[in-house]
Amino acid sequence: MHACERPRIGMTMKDDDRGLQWKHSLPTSEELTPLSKSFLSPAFQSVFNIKPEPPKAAGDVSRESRASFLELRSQRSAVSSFDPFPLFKERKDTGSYGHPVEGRGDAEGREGDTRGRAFSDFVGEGRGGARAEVRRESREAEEPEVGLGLGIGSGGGGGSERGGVAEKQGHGGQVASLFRVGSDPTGYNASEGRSEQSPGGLPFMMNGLGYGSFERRAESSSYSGRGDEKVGGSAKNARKLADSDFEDTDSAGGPVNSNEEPNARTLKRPRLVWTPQLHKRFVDAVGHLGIKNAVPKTIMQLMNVEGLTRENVASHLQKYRLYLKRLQGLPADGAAAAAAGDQLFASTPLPPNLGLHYMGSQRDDVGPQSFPSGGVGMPFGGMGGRGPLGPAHFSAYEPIPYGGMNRAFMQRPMKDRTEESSESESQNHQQQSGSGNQASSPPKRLLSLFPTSSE
DNA sequence: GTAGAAATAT
DNA sequence: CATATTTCTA
Repeated sequence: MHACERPRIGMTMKDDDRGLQWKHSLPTSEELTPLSKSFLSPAFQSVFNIKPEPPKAAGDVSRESRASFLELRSQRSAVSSFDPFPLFKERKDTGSYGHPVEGRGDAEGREGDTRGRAFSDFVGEGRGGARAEVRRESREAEEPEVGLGLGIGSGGGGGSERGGVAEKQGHGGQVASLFRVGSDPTGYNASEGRSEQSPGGLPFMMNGLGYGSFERRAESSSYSGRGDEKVGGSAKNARKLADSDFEDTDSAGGPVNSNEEPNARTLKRPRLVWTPQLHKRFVDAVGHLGIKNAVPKTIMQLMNVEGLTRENVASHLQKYRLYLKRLQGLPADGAAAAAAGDQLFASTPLPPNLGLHYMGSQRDDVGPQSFPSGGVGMPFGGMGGRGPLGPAHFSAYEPIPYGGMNRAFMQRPMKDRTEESSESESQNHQQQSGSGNQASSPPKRLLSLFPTSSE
Protein backbone atom coordinates (compact mmCIF):
# COMPACT_ATOMS: atom_id res chain seq x y z
CA MET A 1 0.00 0.00 0.00
CA HIS A 2 1.53 3.11 -1.08
CA ALA A 3 -0.41 4.80 1.56
CA CYS A 4 2.06 3.70 3.99
CA GLU A 5 4.73 6.13 4.08
CA ARG A 6 6.48 6.00 7.22
CA PRO A 7 7.88 8.84 9.04
CA ARG A 8 11.35 9.50 8.11
CA ILE A 9 13.52 9.34 10.93
CA GLY A 10 15.80 12.05 10.22
CA MET A 11 13.28 14.74 9.91
CA THR A 12 13.08 17.64 12.08
CA MET A 13 9.59 17.62 12.93
CA LYS A 14 8.08 17.85 16.21
CA ASP A 15 7.39 14.79 17.97
CA ASP A 16 3.74 15.40 17.96
CA ASP A 17 3.67 15.82 14.33
CA ARG A 18 5.60 12.83 13.83
CA GLY A 19 3.35 10.91 15.96
CA LEU A 20 0.40 12.14 14.06
CA GLN A 21 1.88 11.45 10.82
CA TRP A 22 2.81 8.08 11.86
CA LYS A 23 -0.59 7.44 13.08
CA HIS A 24 -2.05 8.62 9.88
CA SER A 25 -0.02 6.31 7.97
CA LEU A 26 -1.31 3.40 9.79
CA PRO A 27 -3.80 1.35 8.06
CA THR A 28 -7.29 1.95 9.09
CA SER A 29 -9.54 -0.66 10.28
CA GLU A 30 -10.95 -0.91 6.84
CA GLU A 31 -7.68 -1.17 5.21
CA LEU A 32 -6.62 -4.08 7.15
CA THR A 33 -7.41 -7.32 5.71
CA PRO A 34 -9.99 -8.93 7.79
CA LEU A 35 -7.94 -11.57 9.26
CA SER A 36 -5.03 -9.47 10.02
CA LYS A 37 -6.93 -7.84 12.76
CA SER A 38 -6.84 -10.96 14.58
CA PHE A 39 -3.20 -10.65 14.92
CA LEU A 40 -3.24 -7.41 16.64
CA SER A 41 -3.26 -7.29 20.31
CA PRO A 42 -6.30 -5.88 21.93
CA ALA A 43 -4.32 -3.02 23.24
CA PHE A 44 -3.08 -2.17 19.88
CA GLN A 45 -6.45 -2.41 18.43
CA SER A 46 -7.95 -0.07 20.89
CA VAL A 47 -5.27 2.47 20.50
CA PHE A 48 -5.83 2.69 16.87
CA ASN A 49 -9.47 2.31 16.83
CA ILE A 50 -9.49 -0.95 15.25
CA LYS A 51 -12.49 -2.86 16.08
CA PRO A 52 -11.80 -6.28 17.22
CA GLU A 53 -13.25 -8.90 15.12
CA PRO A 54 -15.79 -11.15 16.54
CA PRO A 55 -14.98 -14.74 16.73
CA LYS A 56 -15.11 -16.37 13.48
CA ALA A 57 -16.36 -19.58 12.33
CA ALA A 58 -14.25 -21.72 10.20
CA GLY A 59 -16.21 -20.74 7.22
CA ASP A 60 -15.62 -17.12 7.81
CA VAL A 61 -12.03 -17.56 8.27
CA SER A 62 -11.85 -19.49 5.18
CA ARG A 63 -13.63 -16.96 3.16
CA GLU A 64 -11.80 -14.08 4.55
CA SER A 65 -8.49 -15.58 4.25
CA ARG A 66 -9.07 -16.14 0.69
CA ALA A 67 -10.36 -12.72 0.15
CA SER A 68 -7.43 -11.29 1.93
CA PHE A 69 -5.14 -13.31 -0.01
CA LEU A 70 -6.57 -12.37 -3.27
CA GLU A 71 -6.55 -8.83 -2.34
CA LEU A 72 -3.02 -8.91 -1.31
CA ARG A 73 -2.05 -10.66 -4.34
CA SER A 74 -3.69 -8.24 -6.61
CA GLN A 75 -2.09 -5.40 -4.86
CA ARG A 76 1.19 -6.95 -5.25
CA SER A 77 0.91 -7.65 -8.80
CA ALA A 78 -0.16 -4.19 -9.39
CA VAL A 79 3.10 -3.03 -8.16
CA SER A 80 5.33 -5.54 -9.61
CA SER A 81 5.15 -8.73 -11.39
CA PHE A 82 6.26 -10.62 -8.45
CA ASP A 83 3.81 -13.17 -7.54
CA PRO A 84 4.15 -14.14 -4.01
CA PHE A 85 1.93 -17.04 -4.35
CA PRO A 86 2.78 -18.65 -7.52
CA LEU A 87 1.12 -21.77 -6.68
CA PHE A 88 -2.01 -20.67 -5.26
CA LYS A 89 -5.04 -21.33 -7.15
CA GLU A 90 -8.57 -21.40 -6.33
CA ARG A 91 -9.73 -24.69 -5.42
CA LYS A 92 -12.67 -24.40 -7.59
CA ASP A 93 -11.05 -25.59 -10.59
CA THR A 94 -10.84 -29.16 -10.22
CA GLY A 95 -10.47 -29.38 -13.83
CA SER A 96 -7.63 -31.25 -15.05
CA TYR A 97 -5.49 -28.37 -15.62
CA GLY A 98 -6.45 -26.67 -12.60
CA HIS A 99 -4.40 -26.40 -9.64
CA PRO A 100 -6.46 -26.88 -6.71
CA VAL A 101 -3.55 -26.13 -4.76
CA GLU A 102 -3.80 -24.38 -1.63
CA GLY A 103 -0.82 -24.61 0.28
CA ARG A 104 0.79 -23.12 3.09
CA GLY A 105 4.00 -23.80 4.50
CA ASP A 106 2.82 -25.29 7.51
CA ALA A 107 4.26 -27.98 9.23
CA GLU A 108 3.60 -29.92 12.07
CA GLY A 109 6.80 -30.14 13.55
CA ARG A 110 6.43 -31.22 16.93
CA GLU A 111 9.21 -31.50 19.17
CA GLY A 112 9.23 -35.06 19.59
CA ASP A 113 8.26 -36.08 16.27
CA THR A 114 8.95 -39.62 16.34
CA ARG A 115 10.72 -39.88 13.23
CA GLY A 116 12.33 -36.65 13.25
CA ARG A 117 10.62 -35.64 10.22
CA ALA A 118 8.24 -32.96 9.89
CA PHE A 119 6.16 -31.56 7.31
CA SER A 120 7.69 -28.57 6.10
CA ASP A 121 7.65 -28.28 2.69
CA PHE A 122 8.71 -25.96 0.39
CA VAL A 123 7.78 -26.39 -2.95
CA GLY A 124 9.72 -24.13 -4.85
CA GLU A 125 12.93 -25.66 -4.28
CA GLY A 126 15.67 -24.60 -6.33
CA ARG A 127 15.09 -26.07 -9.58
CA GLY A 128 11.54 -26.28 -9.36
CA GLY A 129 10.56 -28.83 -7.11
CA ALA A 130 8.38 -31.56 -7.56
CA ARG A 131 5.99 -31.98 -4.95
CA ALA A 132 3.62 -34.33 -3.66
CA GLU A 133 0.27 -33.71 -2.60
CA VAL A 134 -0.89 -34.12 0.74
CA ARG A 135 -4.21 -33.80 1.89
CA ARG A 136 -5.30 -33.66 5.34
CA GLU A 137 -8.69 -34.21 6.43
CA SER A 138 -10.37 -34.98 9.49
CA ARG A 139 -12.47 -37.88 9.59
CA GLU A 140 -15.27 -36.92 11.60
CA ALA A 141 -15.70 -33.52 10.43
CA GLU A 142 -15.75 -33.19 6.85
CA GLU A 143 -13.31 -30.61 6.73
CA PRO A 144 -11.84 -29.82 3.53
CA GLU A 145 -8.43 -30.86 3.25
CA VAL A 146 -5.87 -28.71 4.62
CA GLY A 147 -2.92 -28.37 2.69
CA LEU A 148 0.54 -28.33 3.40
CA GLY A 149 2.78 -27.27 0.98
CA LEU A 150 3.88 -24.28 -0.60
CA GLY A 151 6.99 -23.41 0.68
CA ILE A 152 9.72 -21.29 0.60
CA GLY A 153 12.40 -21.71 -1.73
CA SER A 154 15.29 -23.05 -0.21
CA GLY A 155 18.10 -22.13 -2.22
CA GLY A 156 19.72 -19.82 -0.09
CA GLY A 157 17.28 -18.93 2.21
CA GLY A 158 16.17 -21.35 4.21
CA GLY A 159 13.13 -22.06 4.90
CA SER A 160 12.52 -22.92 8.19
CA GLU A 161 9.70 -20.87 8.78
CA ARG A 162 7.79 -20.93 11.82
CA GLY A 163 4.75 -22.73 12.10
CA GLY A 164 6.51 -25.31 13.22
CA VAL A 165 8.71 -26.81 11.33
CA ALA A 166 10.89 -27.20 9.05
CA GLU A 167 14.09 -28.09 9.84
CA LYS A 168 14.37 -30.89 12.04
CA GLN A 169 16.76 -32.10 9.64
CA GLY A 170 18.85 -29.27 10.15
CA HIS A 171 21.59 -29.93 7.84
CA GLY A 172 22.02 -27.28 5.43
CA GLY A 173 20.86 -29.53 2.83
CA GLN A 174 17.58 -29.43 1.38
CA VAL A 175 15.10 -31.98 1.80
CA ALA A 176 13.01 -33.15 -0.86
CA SER A 177 9.68 -32.04 -0.16
CA LEU A 178 7.17 -32.88 -2.57
CA PHE A 179 4.03 -32.28 -0.93
CA ARG A 180 1.25 -30.58 -2.39
CA VAL A 181 -2.24 -30.27 -1.49
CA GLY A 182 -4.80 -31.50 -3.64
CA SER A 183 -8.42 -31.39 -3.59
CA ASP A 184 -8.54 -33.64 -6.43
CA PRO A 185 -8.48 -37.06 -5.09
CA THR A 186 -7.08 -38.41 -8.14
CA GLY A 187 -4.48 -36.01 -7.70
CA TYR A 188 -2.89 -35.33 -10.87
CA ASN A 189 -2.66 -31.74 -11.15
CA ALA A 190 -0.08 -30.54 -13.25
CA SER A 191 1.30 -27.51 -11.95
CA GLU A 192 3.68 -25.48 -13.55
CA GLY A 193 6.99 -26.17 -12.25
CA ARG A 194 7.94 -23.01 -10.90
CA SER A 195 11.53 -22.86 -11.32
CA GLU A 196 12.63 -19.97 -9.44
CA GLN A 197 12.86 -20.46 -5.90
CA SER A 198 10.39 -18.50 -4.14
CA PRO A 199 11.72 -15.44 -2.76
CA GLY A 200 11.87 -15.70 0.87
CA GLY A 201 9.33 -14.33 3.06
CA LEU A 202 5.85 -15.46 3.30
CA PRO A 203 6.22 -18.13 5.76
CA PHE A 204 3.08 -19.67 4.95
CA MET A 205 -0.06 -18.89 3.42
CA MET A 206 -3.49 -19.48 4.27
CA ASN A 207 -5.43 -22.03 2.71
CA GLY A 208 -9.03 -22.30 2.68
CA LEU A 209 -9.14 -22.93 6.30
CA GLY A 210 -6.90 -20.48 7.64
CA TYR A 211 -3.87 -21.74 9.19
CA GLY A 212 -4.84 -25.21 9.10
CA SER A 213 -2.68 -26.37 11.73
CA PHE A 214 -4.24 -24.78 14.46
CA GLU A 215 -7.65 -25.04 13.67
CA ARG A 216 -7.63 -28.64 13.67
CA ARG A 217 -9.38 -30.15 16.47
CA ALA A 218 -7.64 -32.40 18.65
CA GLU A 219 -9.36 -35.38 17.74
CA SER A 220 -8.16 -38.54 18.89
CA SER A 221 -6.71 -39.14 15.67
CA SER A 222 -4.13 -41.61 15.86
CA TYR A 223 -1.84 -39.98 13.64
CA SER A 224 1.29 -38.79 14.83
CA GLY A 225 0.36 -41.00 17.45
CA ARG A 226 0.96 -43.96 15.57
CA GLY A 227 4.26 -44.60 16.84
CA ASP A 228 4.17 -43.00 20.06
CA GLU A 229 0.92 -42.85 21.58
CA LYS A 230 -2.35 -44.08 21.00
CA VAL A 231 -3.70 -42.23 23.74
CA GLY A 232 -6.35 -43.29 25.96
CA GLY A 233 -5.45 -46.74 26.68
CA SER A 234 -7.07 -48.74 24.06
CA ALA A 235 -5.41 -47.71 21.04
CA LYS A 236 -7.80 -49.60 19.01
CA ASN A 237 -10.77 -47.60 19.76
CA ALA A 238 -9.10 -44.37 19.54
CA ARG A 239 -10.84 -43.60 16.44
CA LYS A 240 -14.17 -44.38 17.77
CA LEU A 241 -13.95 -42.12 20.64
CA ALA A 242 -13.14 -39.36 18.43
CA ASP A 243 -16.38 -37.67 18.26
CA SER A 244 -17.32 -37.09 21.73
CA ASP A 245 -14.34 -35.34 22.94
CA PHE A 246 -12.91 -32.10 22.04
CA GLU A 247 -14.09 -28.70 22.51
CA ASP A 248 -10.76 -27.49 23.28
CA THR A 249 -9.09 -24.40 22.52
CA ASP A 250 -10.43 -23.03 19.44
CA SER A 251 -13.80 -22.96 17.98
CA ALA A 252 -15.91 -21.59 20.68
CA GLY A 253 -13.07 -20.13 22.46
CA GLY A 254 -11.27 -17.01 21.71
CA PRO A 255 -11.08 -15.71 18.30
CA VAL A 256 -7.46 -15.62 18.19
CA ASN A 257 -5.15 -18.20 19.26
CA SER A 258 -2.00 -16.65 18.57
CA ASN A 259 0.21 -19.17 19.90
CA GLU A 260 -1.04 -22.33 18.94
CA GLU A 261 -0.75 -25.50 20.43
CA PRO A 262 2.53 -26.81 20.01
CA ASN A 263 0.44 -29.71 20.11
CA ALA A 264 0.71 -30.56 16.65
CA ARG A 265 0.65 -34.02 17.75
CA THR A 266 -2.97 -34.14 17.70
CA LEU A 267 -2.95 -33.56 14.08
CA LYS A 268 -3.71 -36.12 11.64
CA ARG A 269 -1.33 -36.48 8.94
CA PRO A 270 -2.52 -35.35 5.65
CA ARG A 271 -3.48 -37.85 3.20
CA LEU A 272 -0.68 -38.36 0.91
CA VAL A 273 -1.22 -38.21 -2.70
CA TRP A 274 1.25 -40.00 -4.76
CA THR A 275 1.98 -37.67 -7.51
CA PRO A 276 4.03 -38.75 -10.39
CA GLN A 277 6.98 -37.00 -8.95
CA LEU A 278 6.69 -38.60 -5.67
CA HIS A 279 6.10 -41.90 -7.22
CA LYS A 280 9.11 -41.48 -9.28
CA ARG A 281 11.14 -40.96 -6.25
CA PHE A 282 9.66 -44.01 -4.92
CA VAL A 283 10.47 -45.98 -7.95
CA ASP A 284 13.91 -44.65 -8.03
CA ALA A 285 14.42 -45.62 -4.52
CA VAL A 286 13.16 -49.05 -5.09
CA GLY A 287 15.29 -49.36 -8.08
CA HIS A 288 18.19 -48.08 -6.27
CA LEU A 289 17.83 -50.54 -3.55
CA GLY A 290 17.06 -53.43 -5.65
CA ILE A 291 13.85 -55.04 -5.05
CA LYS A 292 15.39 -57.20 -2.58
CA ASN A 293 16.18 -54.60 -0.12
CA ALA A 294 13.33 -52.50 -0.92
CA VAL A 295 11.39 -52.47 2.20
CA PRO A 296 9.33 -49.63 3.34
CA LYS A 297 11.61 -48.22 5.82
CA THR A 298 14.56 -48.21 3.62
CA ILE A 299 12.71 -46.86 0.75
CA MET A 300 11.38 -44.16 2.86
CA GLN A 301 14.81 -43.21 3.90
CA LEU A 302 16.09 -43.16 0.48
CA MET A 303 13.32 -41.11 -0.77
CA ASN A 304 14.02 -38.66 1.83
CA VAL A 305 10.85 -36.86 1.54
CA GLU A 306 9.74 -35.02 4.48
CA GLY A 307 6.68 -36.16 6.07
CA LEU A 308 6.60 -39.36 4.27
CA THR A 309 5.95 -42.10 6.65
CA ARG A 310 6.86 -45.65 6.53
CA GLU A 311 3.26 -46.50 6.26
CA ASN A 312 2.87 -44.32 3.29
CA VAL A 313 5.61 -46.12 1.64
CA ALA A 314 4.54 -49.50 2.74
CA SER A 315 1.18 -48.93 1.39
CA HIS A 316 2.44 -47.70 -1.85
CA LEU A 317 4.86 -50.48 -2.06
CA GLN A 318 2.11 -52.87 -1.55
CA LYS A 319 0.32 -51.51 -4.43
CA TYR A 320 3.37 -51.24 -6.50
CA ARG A 321 4.15 -54.82 -6.06
CA LEU A 322 0.76 -55.74 -7.16
CA TYR A 323 1.33 -53.72 -10.16
CA LEU A 324 4.59 -55.34 -10.91
CA LYS A 325 3.13 -58.67 -10.45
CA ARG A 326 0.57 -57.92 -12.94
CA LEU A 327 3.04 -56.74 -15.41
CA GLN A 328 4.92 -59.81 -15.01
CA GLY A 329 1.92 -61.82 -15.68
CA LEU A 330 1.04 -60.40 -18.93
CA PRO A 331 3.93 -59.17 -20.87
CA ALA A 332 3.42 -57.38 -24.04
CA ASP A 333 0.08 -55.98 -23.73
CA GLY A 334 0.08 -56.81 -20.16
CA ALA A 335 1.66 -53.55 -19.72
CA ALA A 336 -1.20 -51.97 -21.35
CA ALA A 337 -3.57 -53.63 -19.09
CA ALA A 338 -1.66 -52.80 -16.09
CA ALA A 339 -1.15 -49.38 -17.29
CA ALA A 340 -4.76 -48.99 -17.67
CA GLY A 341 -5.22 -49.70 -14.10
CA ASP A 342 -2.48 -47.74 -12.64
CA GLN A 343 -1.90 -44.60 -14.33
CA LEU A 344 0.56 -43.52 -11.88
CA PHE A 345 2.64 -46.56 -12.14
CA ALA A 346 2.32 -46.68 -15.79
CA SER A 347 3.67 -43.28 -16.06
CA THR A 348 6.87 -44.14 -14.42
CA PRO A 349 9.31 -46.38 -16.07
CA LEU A 350 10.33 -49.33 -14.16
CA PRO A 351 13.70 -49.22 -12.78
CA PRO A 352 15.97 -51.45 -14.64
CA ASN A 353 16.51 -53.43 -11.62
CA LEU A 354 13.22 -54.61 -10.77
CA GLY A 355 12.26 -55.08 -14.15
CA LEU A 356 9.78 -57.65 -14.59
CA HIS A 357 11.55 -60.30 -12.94
CA TYR A 358 10.47 -58.96 -9.80
CA MET A 359 10.41 -61.49 -7.12
CA GLY A 360 12.36 -64.25 -8.20
CA SER A 361 15.56 -63.30 -9.49
CA GLN A 362 17.69 -61.70 -7.06
CA ARG A 363 19.63 -58.82 -7.75
CA ASP A 364 21.21 -57.12 -5.06
CA ASP A 365 23.11 -54.95 -7.18
CA VAL A 366 21.94 -51.66 -7.48
CA GLY A 367 21.38 -49.48 -9.92
CA PRO A 368 20.26 -46.67 -11.60
CA GLN A 369 22.09 -43.66 -11.42
CA SER A 370 19.09 -41.98 -10.48
CA PHE A 371 19.88 -41.24 -7.06
CA PRO A 372 20.97 -37.86 -6.53
CA SER A 373 22.93 -38.30 -3.58
CA GLY A 374 25.62 -36.11 -4.21
CA GLY A 375 28.35 -38.38 -3.74
CA VAL A 376 26.57 -41.21 -5.18
CA GLY A 377 26.53 -44.00 -2.88
CA MET A 378 24.42 -43.85 0.06
CA PRO A 379 23.33 -40.49 0.70
CA PHE A 380 23.53 -40.95 4.28
CA GLY A 381 26.12 -42.73 6.07
CA GLY A 382 24.91 -46.16 6.27
CA MET A 383 21.39 -46.70 6.78
CA GLY A 384 21.83 -48.49 9.90
CA GLY A 385 23.82 -45.73 11.19
CA ARG A 386 21.03 -43.65 12.01
CA GLY A 387 23.11 -40.92 13.24
CA PRO A 388 21.70 -37.59 12.93
CA LEU A 389 19.02 -38.81 10.85
CA GLY A 390 19.58 -36.54 8.19
CA PRO A 391 20.04 -38.20 5.07
CA ALA A 392 21.53 -36.18 2.48
CA HIS A 393 18.78 -34.09 1.43
CA PHE A 394 17.97 -34.15 -2.04
CA SER A 395 17.79 -30.97 -3.56
CA ALA A 396 15.18 -30.10 -5.82
CA TYR A 397 13.62 -32.41 -8.05
CA GLU A 398 12.71 -31.50 -11.40
CA PRO A 399 9.81 -29.43 -12.09
CA ILE A 400 6.73 -31.11 -12.81
CA PRO A 401 7.49 -33.09 -15.76
CA TYR A 402 4.06 -33.82 -16.57
CA GLY A 403 3.45 -30.30 -17.09
CA GLY A 404 0.24 -29.72 -18.59
CA MET A 405 -0.86 -33.13 -19.03
CA ASN A 406 -2.89 -34.59 -16.50
CA ARG A 407 -4.96 -37.39 -17.10
CA ALA A 408 -4.71 -36.99 -20.65
CA PHE A 409 -1.54 -38.74 -20.97
CA MET A 410 -2.75 -41.94 -19.82
CA GLN A 411 -5.01 -42.37 -22.57
CA ARG A 412 -2.62 -42.43 -25.29
CA PRO A 413 -2.75 -45.37 -27.47
CA MET A 414 -0.23 -47.53 -26.03
CA LYS A 415 1.90 -47.97 -28.99
CA ASP A 416 5.43 -48.29 -29.27
CA ARG A 417 6.55 -45.30 -27.66
CA THR A 418 9.84 -45.81 -28.91
CA GLU A 419 12.99 -44.68 -27.62
CA GLU A 420 12.72 -41.19 -26.84
CA SER A 421 14.73 -41.59 -23.84
CA SER A 422 13.91 -44.83 -22.53
CA GLU A 423 14.54 -44.02 -19.08
CA SER A 424 15.13 -40.53 -19.02
CA GLU A 425 13.14 -39.62 -16.14
CA SER A 426 15.07 -39.28 -13.22
CA GLN A 427 16.67 -36.52 -11.88
CA ASN A 428 18.46 -33.78 -13.17
CA HIS A 429 18.95 -32.91 -9.76
CA GLN A 430 20.48 -29.78 -9.98
CA GLN A 431 21.97 -29.06 -6.85
CA GLN A 432 21.97 -25.54 -6.57
CA SER A 433 25.25 -24.78 -5.42
CA GLY A 434 24.98 -25.19 -1.86
CA SER A 435 26.23 -28.35 -0.54
CA GLY A 436 29.26 -29.07 -2.35
CA ASN A 437 29.03 -31.57 -4.95
CA GLN A 438 27.26 -31.34 -8.02
CA ALA A 439 24.87 -33.33 -9.78
CA SER A 440 26.59 -36.34 -10.78
CA SER A 441 23.79 -37.42 -12.82
CA PRO A 442 24.17 -37.73 -16.41
CA PRO A 443 22.40 -35.27 -18.45
CA LYS A 444 19.36 -37.22 -18.65
CA ARG A 445 16.36 -35.32 -18.99
CA LEU A 446 13.03 -35.44 -20.34
CA LEU A 447 11.01 -38.10 -19.07
CA SER A 448 9.06 -40.45 -20.89
CA LEU A 449 5.70 -40.59 -19.61
CA PHE A 450 5.02 -43.86 -20.95
CA PRO A 451 5.82 -47.13 -19.64
CA THR A 452 9.14 -47.62 -20.87
CA SER A 453 8.63 -51.14 -21.16
CA SER A 454 11.97 -51.78 -22.56
CA GLU A 455 11.79 -55.26 -21.63
C1' DG B 1 9.74 -53.46 15.77
C1' DT B 2 9.11 -54.28 10.83
C1' DA B 3 6.87 -56.14 6.72
C1' DG B 4 3.05 -57.49 4.37
C1' DA B 5 -1.79 -58.22 3.76
C1' DA B 6 -6.35 -57.08 4.59
C1' DA B 7 -9.83 -53.95 6.19
C1' DT B 8 -11.54 -49.46 6.18
C1' DA B 9 -12.08 -44.85 5.30
C1' DT B 10 -12.17 -40.89 2.24
C1' DC C 1 -14.65 -46.43 -7.09
C1' DA C 2 -9.76 -45.75 -6.54
C1' DT C 3 -6.57 -44.70 -3.14
C1' DA C 4 -4.53 -44.01 0.94
C1' DT C 5 -4.56 -45.14 5.77
C1' DT C 6 -5.10 -48.09 9.67
C1' DT C 7 -5.43 -52.39 11.59
C1' DC C 8 -4.04 -56.97 12.05
C1' DT C 9 -0.92 -60.85 11.72
C1' DA C 10 3.37 -63.02 11.05
